[in-house]
Amino acid sequence: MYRHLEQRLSRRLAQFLQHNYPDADLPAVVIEQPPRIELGDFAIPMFPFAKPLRAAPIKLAEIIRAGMGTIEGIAEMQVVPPGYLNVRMDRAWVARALTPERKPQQRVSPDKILVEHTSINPNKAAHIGHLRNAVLGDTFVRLLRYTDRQVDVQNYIDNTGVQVADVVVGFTHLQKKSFSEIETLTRQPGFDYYCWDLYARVSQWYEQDERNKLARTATLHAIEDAASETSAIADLISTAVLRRHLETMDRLDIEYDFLPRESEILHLHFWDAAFAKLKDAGVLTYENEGKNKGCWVMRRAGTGKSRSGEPPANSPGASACERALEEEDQKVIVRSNGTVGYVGKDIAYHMWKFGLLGRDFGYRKFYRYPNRHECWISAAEGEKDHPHFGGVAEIYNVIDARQSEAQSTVIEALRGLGHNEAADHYTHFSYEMVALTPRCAAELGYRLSEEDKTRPYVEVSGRKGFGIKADDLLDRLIISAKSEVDARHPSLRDAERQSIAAQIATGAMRHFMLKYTKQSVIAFDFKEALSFEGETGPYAQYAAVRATSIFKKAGIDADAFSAEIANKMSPADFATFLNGENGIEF
RNA sequence: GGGCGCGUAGCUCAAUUGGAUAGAGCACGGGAUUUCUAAUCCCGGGGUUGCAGGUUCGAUCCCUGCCGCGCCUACCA
Repeated sequence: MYRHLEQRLSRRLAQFLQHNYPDADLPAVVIEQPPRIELGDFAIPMFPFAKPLRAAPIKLAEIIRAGMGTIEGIAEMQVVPPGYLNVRMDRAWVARALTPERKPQQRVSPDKILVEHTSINPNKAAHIGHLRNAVLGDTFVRLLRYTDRQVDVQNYIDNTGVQVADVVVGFTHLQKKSFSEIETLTRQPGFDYYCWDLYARVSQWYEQDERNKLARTATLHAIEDAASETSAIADLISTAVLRRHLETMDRLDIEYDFLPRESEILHLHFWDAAFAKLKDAGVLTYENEGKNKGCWVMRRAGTGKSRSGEPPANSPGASACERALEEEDQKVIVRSNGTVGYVGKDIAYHMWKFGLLGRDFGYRKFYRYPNRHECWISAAEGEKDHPHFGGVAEIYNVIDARQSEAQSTVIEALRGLGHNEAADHYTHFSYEMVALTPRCAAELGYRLSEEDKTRPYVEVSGRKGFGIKADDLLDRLIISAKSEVDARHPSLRDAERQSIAAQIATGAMRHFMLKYTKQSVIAFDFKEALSFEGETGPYAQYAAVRATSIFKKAGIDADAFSAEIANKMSPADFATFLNGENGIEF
């Protein structure tokens, strides 16, 4: 409604100016919101018109105010120095217009939006960095759904990469465990924590002796063969950890619709289909010599334009120096041994997202939330009846800023294939990482170098097992919330106090992750995160609960109260009430 | 070296994308409240927006050049 009025105002003013100054070349009308509500609901700065109309801004405002006449929905206009025309809307008119039968139909795009977030490597427990991703993604999804958009939430699972391979190495090489022993372990609580520690130990083991890394390479290869036992172990581990991730995120009310896995991208030959198209379109070129000899490469994203106009570096006159520069600009997509890197798989995956690949996943039910919502997973052979994912017009990838280059490479590839429409609707929802303050790292018992101690923050590292696990943080928040609830409400049953504490904790967590702009690094500190006063989630919850309490104390049910107002009062009376002029009391 | 981002009160962060007196929370100072069901309320001090130029009616925001910090820049995923 506000926007509706704003547009009407803008149109009328443009007409007025056009009519009175037909010869002037005028900029578009800009409407702003005044800094304080007392100044009005809309503010129109006159400054842009001052020069072309050769009049002082304030004078101009007066001319317009006198000449405009009345506009439906606008109560009054006011000239304010140094050159604003401030406009107050007619609140009674707005309130009448807001009654359900008159609410202007909002046009909502029927196109489905695909949001990808979380996407944690399924080889260890989730940490605070993953929480930021999931909370940002989930909140964005909620906002989209609030505006009636159709959204599919996807959580991409890289279950065939080195990170999973490393944990497999831990079980098979360091611990010499059999398939069935590992299977027993996956059923124990805290399997993701177990893997967290094991992963850190494997990383150390690699550092002890370079030759130990041979185990990684062998394991990585074995995983790609779907029939091997190693592959079965990898699947066992990654699936168990994945379930833990879903449980952790469910504590924050974060759910997913579909979990596409890299193993299916591999086994259903998504890459082969993409590779053929990329070669045909000339997006990928084969290198016959130089550093990248034998590889299929792509020009690095974002560097192409600045080089156009120069002769190609491999032309006869090109110097060795230019040649080297050209190689720097190349991104290897297919290695000389014929295997494809992760960017290649990502290109194929994104072609699927936009329905441009000509292939589809199989789908299986995987996880059922307590509210009966079903989360699906990719499968080589799927169930017969399944919902349809992919083939959307618009996507958002919630991925941290470190991946921005890879993301633009994928967008570049889509453009190269001629899918400009898709590339334009591909948004990298980029955000910065969560790091730890040196003090926080010390609290956790990590030894910091003298250099690290002077830094504003230190980056977490899964390889070193250095970081704060998501569940640990949530547990700590619940404990401190619980002790407050215990002290304040001793008469409540313990289960109820526990449930209240959990709600306060998740609110605190979600608010903490959202209170920063996404492009600033969060330097995590327990003191800040566990604080429940000031600008925090618990404070916002407190305010809402207090308002409800006041209703309760007065013997009025808040929901019934608002329903009653809607029933008993005519829209006109309600409008008068909102205006607050007659001091109606209830 | 190149690319992306950041630099604002003592600390942690905002600022509707170029608008009116740069705002919050913590901390600090002062006052109120003595508690019947979610964690009290009010007031105050505190700023050369990293530095130097430029663009214009107007710059925390755009441009140029510096300074400082972080991330990315693998035939790893």
